[in-house]
Amino acid sequence: MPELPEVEVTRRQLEPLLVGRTLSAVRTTTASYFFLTPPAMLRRRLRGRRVLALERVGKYLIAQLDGDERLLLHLGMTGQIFGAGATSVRLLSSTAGGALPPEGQRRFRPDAHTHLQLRFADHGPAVFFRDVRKFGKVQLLASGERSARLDRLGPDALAVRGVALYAATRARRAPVKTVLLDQAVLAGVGNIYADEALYLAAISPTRRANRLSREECLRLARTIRRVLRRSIATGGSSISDYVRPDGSDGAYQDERRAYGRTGEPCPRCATPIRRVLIAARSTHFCPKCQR
DNA sequence: ACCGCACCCTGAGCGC
DNA sequence: TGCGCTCAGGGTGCGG
Repeated sequence: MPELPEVEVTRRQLEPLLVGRTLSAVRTTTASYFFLTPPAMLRRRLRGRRVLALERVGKYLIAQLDGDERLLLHLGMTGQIFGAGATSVRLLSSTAGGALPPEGQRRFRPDAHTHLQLRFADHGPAVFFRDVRKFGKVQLLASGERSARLDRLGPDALAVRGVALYAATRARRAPVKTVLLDQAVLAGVGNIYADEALYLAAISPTRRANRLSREECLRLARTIRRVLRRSIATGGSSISDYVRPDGSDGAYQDERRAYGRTGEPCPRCATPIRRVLIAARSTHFCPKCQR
């Protein structure tokens, strides 16, 4: 997915499309793994609700509704949230043979992967949530209802402090990459930005977390904040499915140093970037200048 | 408490 | 063309 930068870019673009508007008809697909709240209940309880604010915590979006309810959204791996009128080939299921519909017929039409359609009382643009793999999540929290998923999250990665990272890693013998992916340690870093931050901080992803020095943790925390901020500024990474709510691609994929660059020369020392598996996730790094 | 792994689901790309 | 395999920005739940 969508990691913190993509979720934050989504939040910023979605905010004016949601906040202040009142939901009318809500359509869903049928019950699945995707719906933490049963779809029939979602349809019933969302109708007439007004959106007061749109927030982000880690990789979660939280729409504050009137009546003190909250709608949790998570994009999973292939989630896309966008407004009616967005056009992008990423929003179309490729047909057998991969032929694209002709220009002019590429306007999005809700398909079998469009699990949530939000329509509004003002009859303005609808908002869609599409997710091919259904690893995304939707949940409606009643007034005062706690969410174990949110309660588990560590500090937001945009604000992570080096001293906190140092403290959190002391008892962790797992590779530092594994610990960066742990949302209880810091919320928002995923596979791309873990690799990118470790590359930029020149720390090997295979290092045992508890072997990092205090100075390395400070450097790593700074680098994490910097790479996330930079990605947000460029609109996030559009690598396979991610699109912004207006349908446009982000641009951070063009600035990647390590992720997905197996075999290409390291930008610092020209050694070929290596790919290994850590925590069953593909991990890209320079074996020479990351120590 | 921590660690690694299987699993949730669908589609694309590859070699044969 | 078709089949079988591997891979993919995530997270949970399990047993060791």
